[in-house]
Amino acid sequence: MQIADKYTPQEIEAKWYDYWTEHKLFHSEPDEREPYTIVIPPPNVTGMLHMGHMLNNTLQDVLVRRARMKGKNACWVPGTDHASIATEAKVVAKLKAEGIDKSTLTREEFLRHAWEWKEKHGGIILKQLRKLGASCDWDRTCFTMDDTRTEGVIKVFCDLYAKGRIYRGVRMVNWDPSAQTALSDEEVVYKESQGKLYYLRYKIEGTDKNIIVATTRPETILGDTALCVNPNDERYASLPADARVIVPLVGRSIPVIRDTYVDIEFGTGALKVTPAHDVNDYMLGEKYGLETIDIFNDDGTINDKVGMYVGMERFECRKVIEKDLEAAGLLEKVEAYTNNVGYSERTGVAIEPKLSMQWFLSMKELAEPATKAVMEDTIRFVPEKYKNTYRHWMENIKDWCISRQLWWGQRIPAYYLPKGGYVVAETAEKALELAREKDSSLTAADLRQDEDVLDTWFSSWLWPISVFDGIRNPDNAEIKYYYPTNDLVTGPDIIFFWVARMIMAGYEYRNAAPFDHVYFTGIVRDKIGRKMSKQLGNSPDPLDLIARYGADGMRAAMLLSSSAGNDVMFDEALCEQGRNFGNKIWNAYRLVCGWQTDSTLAQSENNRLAGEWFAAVLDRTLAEIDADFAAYRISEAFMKVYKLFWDDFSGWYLEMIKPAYQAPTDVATMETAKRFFDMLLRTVHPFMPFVTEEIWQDLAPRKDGESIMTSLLPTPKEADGKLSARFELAKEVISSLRNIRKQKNIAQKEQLVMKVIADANYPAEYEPVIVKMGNLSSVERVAEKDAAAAAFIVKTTQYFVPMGGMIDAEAEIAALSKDLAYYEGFLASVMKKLSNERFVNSAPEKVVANERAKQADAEAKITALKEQLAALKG
RNA sequence: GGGAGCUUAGCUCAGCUGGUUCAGAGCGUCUGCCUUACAAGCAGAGGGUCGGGGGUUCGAAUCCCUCAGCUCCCACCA
Repeated sequence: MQIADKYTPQEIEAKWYDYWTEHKLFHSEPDEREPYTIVIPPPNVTGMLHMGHMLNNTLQDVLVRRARMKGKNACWVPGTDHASIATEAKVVAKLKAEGIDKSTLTREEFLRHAWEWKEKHGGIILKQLRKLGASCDWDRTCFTMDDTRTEGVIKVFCDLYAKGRIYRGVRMVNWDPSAQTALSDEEVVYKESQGKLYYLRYKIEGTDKNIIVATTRPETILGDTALCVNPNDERYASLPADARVIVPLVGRSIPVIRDTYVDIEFGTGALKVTPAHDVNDYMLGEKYGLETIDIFNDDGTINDKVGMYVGMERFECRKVIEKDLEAAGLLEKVEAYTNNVGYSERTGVAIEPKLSMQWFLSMKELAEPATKAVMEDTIRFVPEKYKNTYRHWMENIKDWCISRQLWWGQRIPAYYLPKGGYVVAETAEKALELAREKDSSLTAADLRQDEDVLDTWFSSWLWPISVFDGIRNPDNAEIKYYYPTNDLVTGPDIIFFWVARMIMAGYEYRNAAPFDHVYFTGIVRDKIGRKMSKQLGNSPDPLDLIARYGADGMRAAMLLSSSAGNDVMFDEALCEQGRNFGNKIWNAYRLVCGWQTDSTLAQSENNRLAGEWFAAVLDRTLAEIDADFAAYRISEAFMKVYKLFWDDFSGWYLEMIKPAYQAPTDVATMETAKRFFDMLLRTVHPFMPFVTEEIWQDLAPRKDGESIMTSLLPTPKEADGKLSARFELAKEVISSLRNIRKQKNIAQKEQLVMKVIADANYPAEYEPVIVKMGNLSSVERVAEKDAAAAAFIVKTTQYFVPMGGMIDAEAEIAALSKDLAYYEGFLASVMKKLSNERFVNSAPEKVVANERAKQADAEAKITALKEQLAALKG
């Protein structure tokens, strides 16, 4: 291969992705190896890729590729989520744009449109994921509403119903008037809103007096069925026990009830009670047997129950009622008021508390083993702080409203009998059998299936099981092999929606945790910390970034600043940095593969030392990277890889062994360099799969189908720490020489002479390296200081570079004096510690020994500095 | 209202059970270099009283208390 000057990711990435998929390298089948499994958090089937997906999937791919290269049978299952509300809303909007109103369609017609839309738009997101390099087993792609998953969901519903965990009942639920469905508590987001507090006059029946009531929702007076005051409120003590008031405008007479629920401090201490439209009022209604008047249609307009404002939209009605109250003299005053209003997570409209018949799943028993699993670290959360959040929610868990008044989703398998009552069964046939046990005259046509579908999360909570068909066939070989999965990578925003419920389902249906670890990512924000949003226009298109910087660059950007649980402050500069790293690897390879070898050449001592040193650095760093992964410090692991390649390998090792221009190198050095290169590429591969594959394929002859992604990661040996420490001294000498060149304006080309008073801290064994890297003509061992030389000290060793007359004695003296002052101060602080009896007695021996070593070093250094100063002063 | 977390260099963050010169990294900044792998680069430099105050300790960025600021989660008093 003729390798190009510049690294252009665009030219290589598609090629290798095709190569991997053509050779089925992502595909996994159960075998005798240890499995490593991740199930993808399924994105919405009609969604588009955003930066959050980039972060999430980069991390998953790093984990999967690394596990694969550790010799495990890695399986990353991809798929999509049918996202009932979001998708149905999109389809409704699309139909509307075409002039079709959903209400004119039958369920079957609508679903045909929806499936058409799904076929057209579904899966785009998975195609986009390929651009990122995601090594998903595409043969296993699942959809939460495909046949297998749907059968599983229905089976689970019937099972939980049979166990008495699922029940049906009228409850106050969160109603989304836009999607016209009930929502679970988790699907409601509360936001502070600027509203008004209206003070209304309720005339006390049979008197001229009024009770003033403060409310934020004056339109709900239509549904008022009582007025409530606190029995301890003296302002209302004189009211007769059977007092009644007249609802303003409506004219209805309602009782005044007394309950300590009412806060005396708030407003006027009087509360209007609307049991159909407020959770707390509902409870009061239950307690006092109040009438419930539901005043809204499902779409949030006023219904005809009261015969006023019929058909008017709820917020419009509020404005009109305000005016009418004012005109009728029933409005005492209006104040500005800030309160929390619940909005639908999906459609963004204000939630209407509404009384309706829904299906619920009782959660308490399910929660018990799931809570224990996390609290006892059977499932480990990374970072741990989410354990608290989790526990709190689990301990206060409420029943889950699982029915949705939608069509796009799994239809609830409950069948109603003509004369009341219902049966629950997996199929219509079975339902009929059950129904006939009650009434043998029934036929299939008599049964009417429940119109509602199940909450989307009722299918996703089974995901780690259902993707392996473990619900329908709980004893199949795949579920037994792949389950429990290993890692789950997801955002903390769906800890209740999804993570907690998967854990519950795991224990209920496999009697085991669905995964060992949950790695929580943060939110991707822009560089000034704002959430990415369409309105702000601060959300870059990930595909555009990939096109410009390459998938490897994009992945690096995600990895550079993303420790677990922390938000990512995304800056395009990070992509650039990632791409530059790719370019660095590319050019390092260009350098090495441009060298000629001469088989008659013996390996120089310099090159041998360089190899010995780098091998030690490599071993040490690989061990550190392993430790980082064990603790899920993925960002740090990547940073170590980055520095290993850029600084240690390219900056030091390659510079050390680089032959003179157009001169050949020896065979042993070349082989060592290539061996290091191979190891480095494999280490980098999980992070940056494309550029590493491209180079690895060129590094040595490869068979068709062979790939770096199925090679094994290098395993670190015990690193030689002493060797590294000695080499650090040599590096410092080299840095000091460079510094002298810089200060004295001496070009790198110009050779220097170095003199050294060689003591024990002189890294004599690395002299060949110092000579080469410092571009020295010679090193002279001397006993005397050279006053006419630029001098420096490393540890305790004194070095001199003769400069002729170019020495600025004043400046040198000033610099040395500054150093001397620092070390004298340092020594003083060490001595203070050592002369403190309590320190010497109570500190561990190791620490004391260390202080003594510091003392010796500082003293030696001070001596050396004083000698140099004396020499300069002549 | 309840709970959790955060505050370290200009920016983004490490700093694991208090003790190696522990005050770090990357990026950015500044200076000098188009040195035949890479200017998407090389070499060098500057930059922080670890949010404020108090305490424990021989010793505190690290443990405790307190104040301030920020973030998130839960609850939902109309």
